[in-house]
Amino acid sequence: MDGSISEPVKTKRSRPVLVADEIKEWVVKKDLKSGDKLPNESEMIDLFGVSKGTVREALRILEAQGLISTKTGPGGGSIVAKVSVERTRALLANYFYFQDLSIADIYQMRKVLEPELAASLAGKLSKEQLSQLKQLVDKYPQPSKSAEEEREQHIASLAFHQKLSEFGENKLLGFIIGFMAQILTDLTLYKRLYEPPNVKLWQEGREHQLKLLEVLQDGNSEKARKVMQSHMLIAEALMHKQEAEIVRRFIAE
Amino acid sequence: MDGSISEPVKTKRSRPVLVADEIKEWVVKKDLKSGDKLPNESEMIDLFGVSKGTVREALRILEAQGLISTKTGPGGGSIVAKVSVERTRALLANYFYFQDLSIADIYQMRKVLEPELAASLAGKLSKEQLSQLKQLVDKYPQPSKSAEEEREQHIASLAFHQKLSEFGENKLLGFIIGFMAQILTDLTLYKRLYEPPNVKLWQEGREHQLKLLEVLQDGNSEKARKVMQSHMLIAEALMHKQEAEIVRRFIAE
DNA sequence: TAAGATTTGTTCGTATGTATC
DNA sequence: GGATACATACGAACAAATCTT
Repeated sequence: MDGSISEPVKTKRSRPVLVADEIKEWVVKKDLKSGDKLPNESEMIDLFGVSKGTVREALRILEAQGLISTKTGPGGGSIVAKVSVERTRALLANYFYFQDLSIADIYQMRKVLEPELAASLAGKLSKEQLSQLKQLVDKYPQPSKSAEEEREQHIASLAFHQKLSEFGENKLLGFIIGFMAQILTDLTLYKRLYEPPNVKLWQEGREHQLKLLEVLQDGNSEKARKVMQSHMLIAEALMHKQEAEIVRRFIAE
Repeated sequence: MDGSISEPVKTKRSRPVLVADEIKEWVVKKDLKSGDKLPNESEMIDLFGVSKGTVREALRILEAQGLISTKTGPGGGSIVAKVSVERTRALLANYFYFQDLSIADIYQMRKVLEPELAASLAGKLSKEQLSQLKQLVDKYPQPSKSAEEEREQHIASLAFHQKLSEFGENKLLGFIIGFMAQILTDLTLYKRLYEPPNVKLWQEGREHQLKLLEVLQDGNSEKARKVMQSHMLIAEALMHKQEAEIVRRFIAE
């Protein structure tokens, strides 16, 4: 398991890191797939000629990166794991803990990516998928009365985009859009509420989502793009009210 | 160090993972910045009431995520580290090891993101930055004679985009573009060469980059967007010749 | 339910390596 | 070079989880 993305050569890699690399190589060489078993601890001790502690540190490294998971007991041991989207998001968010990311930055991307996703999904969604989206829109059919209620509606709206991002064929596009929706959701969860609900903006947002579902079903790709573009402008306006600090929290593994 | 991105609650987190979480919390609570020292091993043993082995596994977890780095010797120990862009790319690439990513997927994104970046950079680049870019364009002023030479030119061209992505204000946009450039570079490095150089496409590509530098300097934002759009179409055509398998390698830590 | 087997989880003592003064 | 302060690594023992019978 190494190669593709070239990392700068480390001069003095510690033994656990080296063992972790060996395990990755071993997995790639044997072409193990998600779910396949790795040798157990004592076998690795023999295999790599290191102590138990070193093997365990190597396994923790791989686990932290989401590449393996480990179970105790008979039939236990470590298996190759698919890196989960949740962990990947967390890892990526850790990077941005040290960068300055603003709401404006996120919306600069959303404004081009979300319409692209919408366009590529037009006419491609199943009945089941469309109804899942409809449910999210219908969760809060009435304008919110309180700031607290508006928060919940905003989160539901982001869940709509999150869901949409899962339906596309392009996994990279889906991941990035989902990542941004996650950041905005967490931001909304923690934000202080001081603004009164903006009924007009909300109304427009909801109408956009309904309209979007319609054109997605019709299969009108360019219309879908347009509707999503307008929708993003509304969403940006709603979000900019809270020119909050962003991603200034550290992330769990 | 936890919070923002909400991960599903794990039922049975092992002690090293718990200790890693505690260390992260400790860092956030004390508001430690990149470079600040963490307690040393024996202090952590007292602090968290666990053994040396457990502390070490916890440290390897944090190290694997790029959050700390460790040095031996007097004055050594662990310090908070800025998560590097290289490691973050590698971590993200690990996720896509298990997904299917095609050249088409990457270009669907490049076609909207690269023009956006170009537009936002128009008129914002320093003389020094422009000359750095110019150097990369000038690296191979002549059409390539061999497939091998074309490979090198292609990589230089990707380095141009990589460099450009570092100059923007939007760190998320920059990261994603840099990530894609990295994938394409690695792909190009490993690709088998069977096509003869396409002089015409190359010529057009180079002219686009020169034109782009020009309009970036002039500060013509919309022109920059347009030029980059055309350039992406060329790049896509060059790349599609090699409908290669992509990101099918595992990544080092 | 209970016992036993299997595999990881955790601790401790000790020794070695490494960088600084 | 020697002393010091720190991480690195090993090995043996025991604890805990989980599966099987």
